[in-house]
Amino acid sequence: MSENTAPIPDRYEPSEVEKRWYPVWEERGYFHAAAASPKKPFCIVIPPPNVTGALHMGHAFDNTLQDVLVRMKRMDGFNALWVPGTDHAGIATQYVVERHLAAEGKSKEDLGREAFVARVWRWKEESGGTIIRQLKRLGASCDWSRERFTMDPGLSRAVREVFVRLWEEGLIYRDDYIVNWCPRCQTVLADLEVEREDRDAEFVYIKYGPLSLGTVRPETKLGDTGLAVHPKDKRYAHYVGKTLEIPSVDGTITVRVVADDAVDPKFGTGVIKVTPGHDAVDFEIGRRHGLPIRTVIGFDGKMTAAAGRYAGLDRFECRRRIVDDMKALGLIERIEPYRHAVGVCYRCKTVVEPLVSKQWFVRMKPLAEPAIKAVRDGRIRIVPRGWTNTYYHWMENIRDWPVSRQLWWGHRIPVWYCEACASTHVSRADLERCPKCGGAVHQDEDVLDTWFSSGLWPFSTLGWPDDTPDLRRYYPTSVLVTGFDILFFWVARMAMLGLRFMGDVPFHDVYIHGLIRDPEGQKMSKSKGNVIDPLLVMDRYGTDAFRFTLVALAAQGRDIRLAEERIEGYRNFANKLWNAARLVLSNLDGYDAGRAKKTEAGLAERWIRSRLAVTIGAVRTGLRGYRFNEAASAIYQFLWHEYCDWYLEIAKLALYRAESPAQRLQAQHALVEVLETTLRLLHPFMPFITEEIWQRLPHRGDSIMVAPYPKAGRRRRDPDAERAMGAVMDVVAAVRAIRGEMRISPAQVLAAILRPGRDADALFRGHAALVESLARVRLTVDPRATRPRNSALAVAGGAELYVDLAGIVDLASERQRLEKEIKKAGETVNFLQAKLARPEFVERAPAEVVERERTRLAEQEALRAKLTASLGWLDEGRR
RNA sequence: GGACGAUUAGCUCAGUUGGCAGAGCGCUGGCCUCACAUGCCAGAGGUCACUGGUUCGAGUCCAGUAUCGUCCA
Repeated sequence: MSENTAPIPDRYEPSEVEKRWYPVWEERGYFHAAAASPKKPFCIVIPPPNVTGALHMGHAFDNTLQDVLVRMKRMDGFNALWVPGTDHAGIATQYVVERHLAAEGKSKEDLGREAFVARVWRWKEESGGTIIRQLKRLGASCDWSRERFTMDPGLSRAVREVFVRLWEEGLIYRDDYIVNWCPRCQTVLADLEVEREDRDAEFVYIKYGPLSLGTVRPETKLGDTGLAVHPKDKRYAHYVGKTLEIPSVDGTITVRVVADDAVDPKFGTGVIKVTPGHDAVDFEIGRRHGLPIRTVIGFDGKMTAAAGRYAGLDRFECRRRIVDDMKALGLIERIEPYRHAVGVCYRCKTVVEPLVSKQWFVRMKPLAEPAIKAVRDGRIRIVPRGWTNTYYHWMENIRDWPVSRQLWWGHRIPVWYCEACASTHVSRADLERCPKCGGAVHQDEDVLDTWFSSGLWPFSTLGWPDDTPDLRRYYPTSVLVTGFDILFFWVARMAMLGLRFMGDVPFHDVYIHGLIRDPEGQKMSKSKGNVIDPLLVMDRYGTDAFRFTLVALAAQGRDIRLAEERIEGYRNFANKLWNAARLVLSNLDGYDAGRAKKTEAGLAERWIRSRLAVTIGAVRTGLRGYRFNEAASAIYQFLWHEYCDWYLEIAKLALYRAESPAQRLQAQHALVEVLETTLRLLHPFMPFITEEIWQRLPHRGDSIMVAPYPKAGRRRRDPDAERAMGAVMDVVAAVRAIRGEMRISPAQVLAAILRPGRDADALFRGHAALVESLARVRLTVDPRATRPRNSALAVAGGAELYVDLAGIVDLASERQRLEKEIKKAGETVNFLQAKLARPEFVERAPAEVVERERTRLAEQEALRAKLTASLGWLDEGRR
């Protein structure tokens, strides 16, 4: 039955085991999903990591959660598909390769576009596979035969198809617009790609003709074409509509005064200068009032010819010079220190320059509406719920999406301009000549935003725009697992594009998890130097321990502070499991499952099976609701604190000192069956160690990966067994407590008398040996027993227990212990009496609640009486 | 300025319909008990941020306050 009969090492060695199993699973095709399978589909598409990237904590977390879901569903009889892949990460990848070139003293312009792109491809082929290998290391059960890359021919075709269709439907347009420009990356950035950073600046109050105003960007004064005041601001009403000639550092500038609601009359002097060419708000004001655009800063971040004698200066240098010059001319009133948020490039942190340029845009409103509705209708469920509001808010205030990027690496925009007739053509196929006049054409120089292609991911990876079996089988996908940081970048766009092009939602559920932070709650970042490398963690503690840590900490809607001690704790858990397995495996001689089934199970066996059923239910409930931590903790508690702490200790008795061969057989049966089931339950969380042990245990099937996931329905709860076993455990715990508090050595065997309550006589007589072994006592069960001299008293499991202390400890310590117990019972009695004394409670609370409290009160009163009597008895014994 | 979230044991955090406050780590005491010292047994430790309200009953629901955090402007 068991394949592996080699002796089992006494310490779990993760690296060796992990190395061994992953290739086996892969070679046997367990990761592969067949579209033709009749099973119900379950599909996840991976959030594609950056092809140039290396696995960081965020990836490890995100993918562990996905793997748990996929492995669980696969075992549970679903046709489970996890589609892997990477994206081409336009800016990031181009940036990396440019840096390599710079090291050789070259620029991308030296190579030219074609050679540069070829070089990026080469680099991608050489070092692009890193993260995929690392995902395998993590145990990810992706279907690698379906691995995709956003620049693959198929996915590129999808990109072009979408662009052309959006164009045909009037949802794509090209326009002059103010965009966020990164002078370093030489590309436009979407609003989302601009980060805010607080920086110190100077708020400069300048004389502005007859008026005065404050600004943090004096250099843009050269581009001013207007002044704006609030329409209700009486102070300046008489200026509105007038054109003023303002004396400035380089001659005069001409501005028109307009009234606009965007002005805050309480901020500064209540007057703002309007620079439509270099500020997003000013651009809007300019549009509303027809102000001209005057561009004084160029794409290189330097002042343009329009800046007169400042032309060619860097924009920040120009700011200093202009302030100096204005000071000299007496145009500066005062300068105040000012701290404000500046937009910087998310990639290189360069201060973004708002600039007007021609860009391609996707109209968002018509796409957003169906995507909002899909969430409102519940066709897309966002978990945890809290994120739906954020989603609505963003979607309802959505702005058009600038999709062109001034890069070379990416999907080139499929638009051709005719050099002869100046017509524009959007085309699925590359154009050589103008379809209108046959003249020469050239393609748009820009590429599309990377998110444009990853927005198609849930269907482009499955074969769209072709009508493939995969697409029919797996779309819509089941769930998307990702961090909230890309809710807008990615999730919202997939929802919009999926609904538009597939006519259906891209996924039914979106599970949004938190971020991994360092132990102080700081975001992990290379610049802070607080990153923990997941690969190192896996080396040190094992992949299973690492995965379990992530899952155990994955409480909904919360970030995770990851400290190494936690991982260590779960490594210990893995080791605990390993050693439990060693115990079981070394006691299987003579075991025969067939014969075991014919004998009747003992109380402990019924109990542990019942607890297993409860655990299975808890794990399934947890996973169904994406409460990963609850699922993980249910297994942890069961395996460690029930199976190991109690059942293994009980089973030893049956194994080593069985009263009958049947008893031994029963114990073996439960040991094996419960462990084997627990391993299957645990497999999605800890795939490697579970496989390794499972292979050594009696089992059915070739791999735990494809064995059935445990069902609670077939293993029912056994409340009688839980109650009876609970009583026995209480008695054992009571003896241990006496022993512990009185510092009696565990080696010392004590004499104890148990006086069972009604109906419990048979139970305790039947399991006296159990109590004797677990509590290390010699036990006499006698319903008519009276308390002997010099004994400690405990009330537990509905029984009274007298532990003989004669000659062992000073009775003073028993006295202390009793007083503590009496105090505790007394507090409970007082609390309950007060509660039951209030007529409102007795009258209005549900009868069962009142009854429960009455019973409790009676129990506690009885307990206190017994303890108090015992104390008196102790005093008497002294005299 | 707007929105959302957090505040529970020394630390990090669970706590799903309101009904006996939990875990892991740490701490204290005792144990090398034939699977495991990456372990076993026992124990200490809480005004559930604050103020009010709803309710027989509030960590949980409502309103407000304080502090911290995140996102958006």
